Amino acid sequence: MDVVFTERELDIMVVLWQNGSGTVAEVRDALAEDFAYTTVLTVLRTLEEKGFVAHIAEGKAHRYVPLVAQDAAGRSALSRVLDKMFGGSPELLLTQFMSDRDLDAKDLERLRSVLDERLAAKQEKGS
Amino acid sequence: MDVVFTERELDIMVVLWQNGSGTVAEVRDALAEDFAYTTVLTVLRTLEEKGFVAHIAEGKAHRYVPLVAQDAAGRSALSRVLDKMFGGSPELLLTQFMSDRDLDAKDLERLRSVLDERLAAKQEKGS
DNA sequence: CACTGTCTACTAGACTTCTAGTAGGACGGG
DNA sequence: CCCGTCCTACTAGAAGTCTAGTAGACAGTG
Repeated sequence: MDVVFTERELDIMVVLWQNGSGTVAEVRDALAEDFAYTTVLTVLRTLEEKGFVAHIAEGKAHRYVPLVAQDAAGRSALSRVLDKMFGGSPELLLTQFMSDRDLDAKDLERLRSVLDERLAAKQEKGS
Repeated sequence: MDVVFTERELDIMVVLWQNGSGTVAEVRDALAEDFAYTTVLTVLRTLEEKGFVAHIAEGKAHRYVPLVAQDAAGRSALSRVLDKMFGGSPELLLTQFMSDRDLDAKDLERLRSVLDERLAAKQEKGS
């Protein structure tokens, strides 16, 4: 499944993922930029139309909940970046990733332990 | 600098990055989907307008060259994915990254050596 | 009951993206 | 010198995105 959001849709999904759910007013408050109430509502409704969120009535308001998990969306986005920007090479991506943000030693070690764990699991299973 | 492409623009940038440059006809041939000549031309012209490519005359045709490097675009895209999809957590991204594509042991080891190198360089410099 | 505030539904306009048609310039072959 | 071919420039229309106004429902308060 391909999960693609427009810029604004993504802003709003981020809020929903962070808070688990949200009414229009809640989402609006959480957004960095200031939009009209109706703007936020419209974007939420297109997201619903696309099947990325659903709403349940809550008093007179609607509470919107994400139907696409953040990690699923992340997977999809990461895949696309890998293919298009890094020619499908994981090493290239990782190299870039590390040199980009100037991760400190602690971060790097944490990353390595994640990697080691993965590697151990892999070898246990016996390729 | 924020480098953002639309879907179609990105398709075309990928071709330019892969081949170094391209005329409209070359790009058109390299694209996976089939578009009218004029469609490809139009997208290239918007890319030029946005400052992402430039063209030089070549006979009667124009040769388009990318002004934005693939790794710069990758950096930008990766940054955005990290922030929005993984809440800015590199570990989360890496974990996802590895569990997603089912990288084999060899890939993992290569990734780890990249990481080790980075870590060594880091420690030498002394934090 | 009337007023006020909050909320959704409907509507709309500006802008962008995507696709492509048509016109016209340049060039090589006859 | 004319014709076909290849190419760009100009134009355009459909669809999608982004923003927001207006109307109307509803609920609480005096």
